Amino acid sequence: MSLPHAILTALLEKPSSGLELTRRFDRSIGYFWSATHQQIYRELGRLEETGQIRELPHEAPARGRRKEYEVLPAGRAELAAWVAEEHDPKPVRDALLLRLRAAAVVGAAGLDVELRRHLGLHRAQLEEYRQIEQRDFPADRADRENRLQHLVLQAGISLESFWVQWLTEAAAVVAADGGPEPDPRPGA
Amino acid sequence: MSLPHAILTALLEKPSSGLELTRRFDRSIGYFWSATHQQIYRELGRLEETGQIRELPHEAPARGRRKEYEVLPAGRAELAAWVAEEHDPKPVRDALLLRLRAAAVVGAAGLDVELRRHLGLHRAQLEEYRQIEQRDFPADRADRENRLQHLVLQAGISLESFWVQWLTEAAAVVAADGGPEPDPRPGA
DNA sequence: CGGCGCATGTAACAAGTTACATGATTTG
DNA sequence: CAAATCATGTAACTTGTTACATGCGCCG
Repeated sequence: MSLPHAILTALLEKPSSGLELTRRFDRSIGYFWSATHQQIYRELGRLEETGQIRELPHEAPARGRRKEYEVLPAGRAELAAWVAEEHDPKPVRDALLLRLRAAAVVGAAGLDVELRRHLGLHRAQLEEYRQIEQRDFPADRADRENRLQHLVLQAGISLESFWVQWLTEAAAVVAADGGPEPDPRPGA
Repeated sequence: MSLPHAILTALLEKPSSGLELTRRFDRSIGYFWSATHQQIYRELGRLEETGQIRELPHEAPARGRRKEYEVLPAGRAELAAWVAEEHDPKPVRDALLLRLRAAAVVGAAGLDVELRRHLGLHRAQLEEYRQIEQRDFPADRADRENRLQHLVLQAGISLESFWVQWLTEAAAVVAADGGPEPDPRPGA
């Protein structure tokens, strides 16, 4: 269960309101741990209840309805402990791979379009990551926080590169024989 | 929602009982779509209710409590339709990447052990995939079903290779400075 | 015939998703 | 002040997880 820890990390990087967190979970943190605003508000409630975060008194107190949160020592301790815990990697669960396996049985009709569409999406994501890399990790100011964050970004880049490469290959294979599939029950 | 389609695919490859399916979801299909026996029985019930599969009359009818299922035409049609549908790839959600990002804030104490442990797990998985490849895709008997299944396995191999490579790099970086982390609240 | 393992399930819960609700603030 | 939008939140549902329950057959 990682959502609370994702939120703690985000709040340590910068104290935020629920909506600001939601926005950051659409980029940045969200690139490897996505969450909707409903999840975030629910979890903020729990984290406050259990004394891991607290609401900040407002800097501009007059106009008041945004609630900014900051991490308390208990929250930081919990996060540090979680970083060192044993957690087995979750088994891969990818619908596209499943669809390819299904296509081996019922035919790949229509799948080539999807493969090319996914190829486009992954190309775009890869391009975005590369721009972030150029912007945020330019030469080698390699302080330790920076090096770790760069590692994470590099994982994203490698993963997207893999998909681009694999989808290119897969699209070629499916195009070669995808159209006329052998349906053993043609009338069904 | 892909579990029913995973089950339909498995049953088309070979009619099976709930327990047999469970076993196949621990290898084979399970390499990219895992499921527990509770999920499987629940879903088998639904698929039977909606007329996509049916129970087979037993071949060895005397000793009778295993229920074997086969796919009906409606199920095959549903699966073929699903293969061609548009489904956006699910955003990456990886706890280890999140932990690295957290480590950038609270320190990487203890994380090096985890990185090396994961490295071992991924090395083992990669080795297993390579053996399957040698066993099931030897020279080039490239009928169409075979080529698609090989593509899926190659995806698995590439993904595990990526992790092995990335974890090696990550372990090196974390080992270089992981020990003495800068905790801004040392007493917490 | 008593215990072990097989096979199928139920129940309770946790996490994630989708749709909707409410109040406050700005803007025309 | 009406409408749009911002910000927070509820409710209902689906999917996935964990723990337990039941009946059967085999084996010592």
